[in-house]
Amino acid sequence: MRQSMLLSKTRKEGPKDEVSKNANLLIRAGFVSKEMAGVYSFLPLGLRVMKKIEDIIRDEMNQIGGVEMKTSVIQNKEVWEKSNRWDDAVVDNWFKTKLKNGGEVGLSFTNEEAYANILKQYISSYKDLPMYPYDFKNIFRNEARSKSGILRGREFYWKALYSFSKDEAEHNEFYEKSKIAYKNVYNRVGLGDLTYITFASGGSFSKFSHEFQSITDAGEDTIYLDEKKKIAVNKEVYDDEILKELGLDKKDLVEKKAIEVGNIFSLGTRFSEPFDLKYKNEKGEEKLVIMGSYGIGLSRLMGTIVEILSDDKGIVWPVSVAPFKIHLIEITSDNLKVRENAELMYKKLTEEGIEVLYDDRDSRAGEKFNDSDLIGIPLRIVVSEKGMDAGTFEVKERKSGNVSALKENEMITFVKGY
RNA sequence: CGGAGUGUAGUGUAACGGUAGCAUUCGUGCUUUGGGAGCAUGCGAUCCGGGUUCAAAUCCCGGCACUCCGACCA
Repeated sequence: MRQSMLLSKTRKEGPKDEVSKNANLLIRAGFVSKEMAGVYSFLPLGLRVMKKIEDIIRDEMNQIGGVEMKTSVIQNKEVWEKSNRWDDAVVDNWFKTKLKNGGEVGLSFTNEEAYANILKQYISSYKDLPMYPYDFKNIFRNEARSKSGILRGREFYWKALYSFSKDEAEHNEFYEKSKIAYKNVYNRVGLGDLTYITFASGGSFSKFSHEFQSITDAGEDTIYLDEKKKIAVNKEVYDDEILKELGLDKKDLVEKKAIEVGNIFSLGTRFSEPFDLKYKNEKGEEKLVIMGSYGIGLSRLMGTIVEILSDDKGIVWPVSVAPFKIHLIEITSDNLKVRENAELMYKKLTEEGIEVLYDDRDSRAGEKFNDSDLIGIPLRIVVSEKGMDAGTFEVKERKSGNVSALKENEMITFVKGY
């Protein structure tokens, strides 16, 4: 893509009403635009990152048997009354609105009811189970106070998968698989080293739920981490009895701030019961379906990546989620051959299937370099008169700052293998 | 939802109750061209509604919005 066609522009200064690093950098670099507190629009750059994250999660979910669908945003009040989650006294962050005929509807703030209600139509036999539907969608929560940029929005983008299993054993087997899939996701988006599975409160159907917590001072959660065992305990369930049960020693635990970038939950029959979600087993007996939920906030994950993987110059995207792999920069000069060469290289790299952001703007080198650092694309390639005279292209890695001068074929090979 | 604070060009900031200024961005022209260049010139703003006053960005009241702390949550 040509940078001149990118609708966003970089800014030297962040907006004064945005304190969080993630939103500050994302706004300055032109990835998102703030609509209001906790509500952000995703500009072309931001959307590209979001789609990369989405693709990684989709791949991991599909590998453990997930089937993608899309549940509606507008939700029927009656469905939520079944599980007693419509009343404002029970769930206080609904966005509710009215139909023309006076009927009340809500904007989905989670998906358990929607799935249980739909699956009721299609599950009747043990042959229909297990089933692992999921979707990516915008979720709405009327937060009393949204904060921390895109880490906690009133509207946010998430993936939610729900497992429908015949019994506890089948549920547990999938639950364990999901942990691995989740770990894979965090590895692939570049947060693997800092993201730990964390024991958290489990609700009425299991002792624990599991969160995935990325360590950073920007986090809102407090966890106690055993770095050797790679296990953490959320402050909310941190007591002597539980530590003993988990085989953890207080001496090995360090208090850390962290961002919850995902969670998995055993739901038991909490929702299958009110929805009368049952199946017939081999003997013709009716059994309640066992459910689990598995969530990842994609927008939060994106914000976490920015919080953790950035430096004083800007964002440092991992290749896996970067909006582009290469930032091709043409250094403007009177020598028209430089531009011709840059155009040619843009075409070649693009034809090789490499994602290139081509800075074709008529700006000075310094501005282009600063913008490039701010936007954070993994590799920067400079086409300049200097390089052309030497017959090389300058390749700079954003993460390390390492610079090398490579001949065209070397450069293309390097880039393809990067 | 409790507490505190703040609303001025696209962005960042100034202005004692008395001419809304500066920087940057943007437009134009010339110069410049490897880390946010220079000169000239131009466009662009007081959150909304009331009130006090000869006069309100400034004081008062109400609303709305935003930020921070707390409570709550992916």
